[in-house]
Amino acid sequence: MRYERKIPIPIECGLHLTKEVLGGKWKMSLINAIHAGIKRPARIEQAFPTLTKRVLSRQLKELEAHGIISKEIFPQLPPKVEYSLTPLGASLLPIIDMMDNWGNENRSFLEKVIEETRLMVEIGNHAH
Amino acid sequence: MRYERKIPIPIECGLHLTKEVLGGKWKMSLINAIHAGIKRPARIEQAFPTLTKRVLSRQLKELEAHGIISKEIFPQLPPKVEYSLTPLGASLLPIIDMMDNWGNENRSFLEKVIEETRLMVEIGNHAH
DNA sequence: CTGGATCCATTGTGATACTG
DNA sequence: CAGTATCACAATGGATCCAG
Repeated sequence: MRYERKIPIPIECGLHLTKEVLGGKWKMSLINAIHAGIKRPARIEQAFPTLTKRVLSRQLKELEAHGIISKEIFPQLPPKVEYSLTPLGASLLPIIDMMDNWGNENRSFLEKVIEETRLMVEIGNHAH
Repeated sequence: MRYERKIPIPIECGLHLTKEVLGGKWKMSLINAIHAGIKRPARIEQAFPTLTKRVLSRQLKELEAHGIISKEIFPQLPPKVEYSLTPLGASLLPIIDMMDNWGNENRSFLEKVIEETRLMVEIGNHAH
């Protein structure tokens, strides 16, 4: 990711610690997928067609380094790898579920306002 | 923020809708602060010394556009503004609480692995 | 099949000066 | 006091090629 971070994370707050772990674009989806039994990189790629290999690799690597998932390497040719949730990773599932539910419960409203926000912000600036 | 987004959000999933709303660096902290009664921009600035005015303005504006907070303008000089949570915004509080708690419960471990991850990722690349 | 290397595009944030 | 304009840059993601 980076050799040395220039902008520090405000870790005084638990929120920012959790955000550092779950913040990547696909990390929560990856945790869900692994929990659902989609444990091998090739299968995860199939499950998320717009997720590229590079990003997948990096986010898995970070999740592993953060102690959220563990990696089992089968010494075969071709290589085989399986990821699993650690207990710490599993303890995130309730949070992820709540977020997924909240988004789904408010889907129609959110899709509308998110779309409107695109058109709003920084356009007013052009009409100065 | 931007005129037109080039990289689409995968909104098929509720997770990404929620992430779009809560994803900004300070948004969850802002929701907490407003809920705790810190409702005016100047006071929020005091509460978060490393949060700059520009970012504060933008994230408040987006939260408002997303229907999470509402803005009351008192026609005075100097101007006075107060933000409040909408019911939709208040419905996010349990999620934010869970994330805050999870981070605090695992603080010592997380601080360690987050720090280690900095040093690990992309350094192995230099030693190729 | 897994995953690193390289290069580039996009998005998000920090700093400052300024206006009403 | 609240908020925008402008600039610069950090952080993250995407595309492609390559190696074991």
